[in-house]
Amino acid sequence: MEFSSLLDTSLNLNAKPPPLPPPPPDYAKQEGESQSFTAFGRNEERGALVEEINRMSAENKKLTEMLSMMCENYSGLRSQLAEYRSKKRKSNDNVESSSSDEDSSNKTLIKPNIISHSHVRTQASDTSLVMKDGYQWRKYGQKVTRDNPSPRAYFKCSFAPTCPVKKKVQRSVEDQSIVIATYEGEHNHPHPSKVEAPPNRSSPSLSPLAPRITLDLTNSTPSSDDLRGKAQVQHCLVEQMASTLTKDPTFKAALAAAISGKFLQQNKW
DNA sequence: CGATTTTGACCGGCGC
DNA sequence: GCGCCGGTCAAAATCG
Repeated sequence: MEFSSLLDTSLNLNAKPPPLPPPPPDYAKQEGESQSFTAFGRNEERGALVEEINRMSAENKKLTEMLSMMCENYSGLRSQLAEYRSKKRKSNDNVESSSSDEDSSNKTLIKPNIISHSHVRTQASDTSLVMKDGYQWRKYGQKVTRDNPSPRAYFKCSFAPTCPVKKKVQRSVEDQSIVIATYEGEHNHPHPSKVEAPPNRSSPSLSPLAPRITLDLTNSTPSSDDLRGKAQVQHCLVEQMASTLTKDPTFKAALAAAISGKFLQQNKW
């Protein structure tokens, strides 16, 4: 719910290269050896750009394949879930929300529980169930449930002592790299990251659907101070950002998680 | 030393 | 009533 407003998963996957900086006007005045050198440099740059375009196109194709595969898996899982629910529910078809499965404790509640689900793909080696969504959570229990060998962790919001929000975090049965978090209730306090920048704990404020991507921009600092280098610096920045994103192995996973999260929200999961 | 995590015990609901 | 199960509590352990 709240995360959909915080996260914009729209990505422009167009493989168009950024506009080239205009060539310096004094290039045309060069002649002889320097002219052939610049021509060679242009050809080399063009070739590199073509190569870059091809690489990004291939990347785009891969991502498209991943997305279609995820859609397939999602529809399959959804049908399985529907079948499972129809078996389990039997007579009580008055459950108003499909998201509140296995929650039979709200029979005495007057107002409906606010429950939301969030799915995050993490590194397979990451055994922790801590989700960096910007709030401060205090773990108060852990259980191994019957339907899932992975333990389910119970968290309370510890940012405000009166905050009633709880969340359950458990790895998916199907894919151990996917962490499913179920949020219950509404925060009665503003988001910590909106109040102030959180102290430098191990987990900075992040949306649960937005894994951290680190961009190393230290190498692109221009050394020259002339104006001609400005456009080139921008070009370098764009190139390095694109290169960092496409080379980062976690980017695919992050993208997949973001897309699947958006997908699930759109289908009123 | 305070905050947080771990983990076994406990509680209440539910089905048989 | 009994056992199972999910959820919570709270003391001990751990961490920064």
